[in-house]
Amino acid sequence: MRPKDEAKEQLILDTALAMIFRVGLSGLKMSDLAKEAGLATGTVYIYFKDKEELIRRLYLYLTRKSTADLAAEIPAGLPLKAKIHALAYNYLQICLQHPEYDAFFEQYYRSPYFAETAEQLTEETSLMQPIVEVVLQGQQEGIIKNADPELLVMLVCGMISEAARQANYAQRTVSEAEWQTIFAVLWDGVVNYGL
Amino acid sequence: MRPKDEAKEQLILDTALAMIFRVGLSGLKMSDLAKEAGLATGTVYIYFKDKEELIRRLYLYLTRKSTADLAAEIPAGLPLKAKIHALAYNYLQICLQHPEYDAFFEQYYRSPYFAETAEQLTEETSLMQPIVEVVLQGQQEGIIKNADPELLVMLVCGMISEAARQANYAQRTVSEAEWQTIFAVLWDGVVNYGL
Amino acid sequence: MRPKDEAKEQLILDTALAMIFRVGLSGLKMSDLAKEAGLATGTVYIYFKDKEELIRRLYLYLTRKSTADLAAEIPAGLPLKAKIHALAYNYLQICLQHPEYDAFFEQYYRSPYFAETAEQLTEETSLMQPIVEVVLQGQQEGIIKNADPELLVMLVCGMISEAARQANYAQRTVSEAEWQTIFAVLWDGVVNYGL
Amino acid sequence: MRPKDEAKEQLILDTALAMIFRVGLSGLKMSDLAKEAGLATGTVYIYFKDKEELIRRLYLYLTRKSTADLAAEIPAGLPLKAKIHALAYNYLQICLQHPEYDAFFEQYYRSPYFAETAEQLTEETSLMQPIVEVVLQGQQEGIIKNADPELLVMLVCGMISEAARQANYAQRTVSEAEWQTIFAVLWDGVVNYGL
DNA sequence: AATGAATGAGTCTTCATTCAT
DNA sequence: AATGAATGAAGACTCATTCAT
Repeated sequence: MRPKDEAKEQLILDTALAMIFRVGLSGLKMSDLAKEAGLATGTVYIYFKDKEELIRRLYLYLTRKSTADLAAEIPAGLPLKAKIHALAYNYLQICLQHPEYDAFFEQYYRSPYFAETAEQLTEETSLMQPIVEVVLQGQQEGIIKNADPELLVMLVCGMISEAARQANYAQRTVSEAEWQTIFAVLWDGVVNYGL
Repeated sequence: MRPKDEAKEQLILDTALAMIFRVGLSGLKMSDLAKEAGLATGTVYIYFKDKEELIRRLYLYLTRKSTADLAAEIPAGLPLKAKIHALAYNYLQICLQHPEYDAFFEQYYRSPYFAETAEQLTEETSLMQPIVEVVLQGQQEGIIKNADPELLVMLVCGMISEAARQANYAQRTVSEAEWQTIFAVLWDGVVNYGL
Repeated sequence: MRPKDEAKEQLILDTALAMIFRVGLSGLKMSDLAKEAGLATGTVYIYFKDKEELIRRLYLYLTRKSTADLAAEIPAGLPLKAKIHALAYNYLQICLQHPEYDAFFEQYYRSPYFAETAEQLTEETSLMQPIVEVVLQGQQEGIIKNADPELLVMLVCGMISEAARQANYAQRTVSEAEWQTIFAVLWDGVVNYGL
Repeated sequence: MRPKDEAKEQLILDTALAMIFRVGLSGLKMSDLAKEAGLATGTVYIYFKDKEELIRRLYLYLTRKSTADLAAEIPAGLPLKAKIHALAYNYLQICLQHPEYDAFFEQYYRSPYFAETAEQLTEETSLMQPIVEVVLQGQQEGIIKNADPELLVMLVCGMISEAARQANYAQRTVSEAEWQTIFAVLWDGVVNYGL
C-alpha cells in the first residue's frame, strides 16, 4: 500500500491556493480542486476532513509561510535606513510575487470559515514582530517618529500592499521609479522631522 | 419592467449591503435577503433580473455614494495643508463609519461577479479625481513631492484604509492621538523635503 | 402563489411508506421518493427539513394511525369472548392489510433514526391501552388468567403478528381454518383453565 | 482464493454481527468492520467477495447456528409436556441471550440483500423440523390440538420471541413469574381442551 | 406588482471496492 | 496474504430562479 503521501497534502494546499486566486474562495469546488490536482475527489477527503478544514489549514500554512518569507530576509548589520529599505522592498516583492496570499487572506477574513481563535490571533501578531523591533531601534536612535511602532508599521504596510495590489489588479509590476517614490514617502513619513 | 416603487429598490440594495457585511458575498442568499427586507423572494426578481445584476447595481451604487461622500466635503478656500487634512480625515471617517463599503469592495473584486468593464473602470478612476486635483495644486505650489499624483494618493489611501480596517477588525475606533500620528506620517511622506 | 399544500405532505409520507416497504428504509433515496411522488427533489425539503425528520414524522404518523385503526373497532356491548374475538380478528386484518406498518416499525427500531424519546414511548404504550382494558375486565370476571395484562396482550399480539408476517412473506393470506386455529390457541391460552 | 486462516473468516463474521446489532445493517461500513476486527479494509475482501457475500454468509452461518443451538438441547426421553417446556425455555433463552440474531434476521429479510432462493428456504424450514416432530408426537398422543403443526409452532415461537424482544428492547430479562405465565399460555393454547 | 411554493442543476461528502506496495 | 491509500459513483441537501395564483 502507498504510504499517506506528505507531498500530496502540500499539492492539495498549493492547488487550492492557486484556484482560489483564480475563481475566488466561494468559487472553489472540491471536485474541481481534485481534478486540477490530478486526484480523485475522495482522495482530498483523506487528507482533509472537509472543505472547512482544508481552508483553515491553508490559512495556517500561509500565515506561517509569509512569516518565514519575511523573517528570512532580515538584514543584520546594516544601518537603519538601509535595513528598512531592505525590509520594505522585500515586503513589496512578496506582495507582488504572491498576490494569491493577499487574495486568500482578504477573502478568508470575510468568509464564514473565519472564526478567529486566540491561537490564530497570536500567531498573526508575531508576523510583524521582527519589523516592529527595527522600528523600536530607530526610535531609540531618535531617527524615527516617537509613536506606536505597531501603528507605524501598519501604515507603511498599508502603503506598500496597496501599491502592490493596484499593480496586480492592473497586471503590471512596480517600476523602479515608482519604488523610489514609495520609499521616499514611507521614509519621510516615518522619520522624525520634528527636530 | 420599470419598478413602481423606487424606495423598494433602495431597500433591497441597503439590506443586501448590510447582509454582505455580516455573512459575506457568497453567504448572501436571495431568499434570506428577501425575508430580511420584508419581501417575498419573487419580489426581488422584479427589481433585479438576477443576483448578478443585484450585485453589479450595488457596486455602482456604492461607487457613486463614496464619491459623493468624499466630494461633498471638499473644502474650497482652505490652505493646502488644511485641505489635505480635511480630505484625509474625511476619508478615515468614511472608512470607519462604513466598514460595509470596504467589505463589499474587497469581496466584489475577488468574486466571479467582477468582470472589469471599461465603463466601470472609468467611473472608478473619477472617484479619486477631486483628490488628485488637490495634489496637483500642491505640486505646482512646490509643496508636494514631484511624483505621479495617483501614486501619492494611492499610498495615502492605503495608509488610511489599512488603519481603519485594523480598527474595524478589532472593533475599536481610531483615537485622536492615533490620528495625529497618521496625519504626521502622511503629510511628511507627501511633502517635498528634498528642497 | 400556491399555498403550502397539506395534502402534499401526506402524499410524501404515504409514498415514503410504500417505498420503504419495497426497498427498505436504507434503500429509500430522497430523489427517488420525490420522483415517485411526482415532485422535484427540493420540494420534499420544503415539507421536511431532512431525511431524518421525514422518517421521524412517518413514525409518529404511523403510530397514531395504528392506534386509531385499532381503537375505531372496539365493539362495545358484546360478551367478552366475542369482544376479544373481534379485537384479535381486527388486529390480524390490520397486520395482513398493512404489512408496510410492520415493515416500517421493524426497520425503524433498528435504524440510526431511532433515538427513543420519552414522548414517543408514552405514545406507544397507549396504543395497547384499550385492549389491556378488555383483559382487565376479563380478569375481574374470573375468565381470564390472573397475570400481567400487558404480558398477556403481548403474547397474543406476538402470535397474531407472527402469523400475519409469515403469511405476508409467503404472499399468502390467512385462511378461515387457520384463523380458527389461531383463535383457539389464543383463547385457550388466555382463559383461566386453572379453576 | 481459499482463505488460509479459517479463524479470520470467523472473526469477520462475528465482528460484523456485533456491529450490525449496534449500528444496523445499513450502518455497517466495510472499513469500520475491518478496523474493529483489527484488519485492513482490503483483507476483508480476501475472505469475502463483497459486502453482499459477507451478509449472505453471515445469514447462512446464523441460520445454522440457531438450528444447532436449538437441536443440541432436544431432550430425548422426557414426557411430552416436559419436552415442550424444555424446548420453549431453551428458545426463550436463545432469544434473550442472542438479541443480535433476531436483530440481524429482521433487518436481513427487509434488506436488498435478501433475495429468497430455494436453497435458503429449504434450509430455514428444516430449522423448525425437530420441534414440529415433537408436536406431531403430541397430536398422535391426542394431547395437542389437531391443527397444522407448523402453524402451532409458529404461534408459540411468535409468543416467545415477542416476549424476548420486548424484554431486550427494555434492557430487561424475563422473570421467573413471567416465564410461568408464558408457558401457561402456550401450553393451554396448544393443548387439546376440546375433549 | 406581489407572493412564496416549486423546481432541479449543482455541491459536498460518503463508502464499497480496487490496487500498488 | 496483507495493507490502507486511492478511486469515483452515488446520494443528501442547497439555493438561484421560475411561475401559478
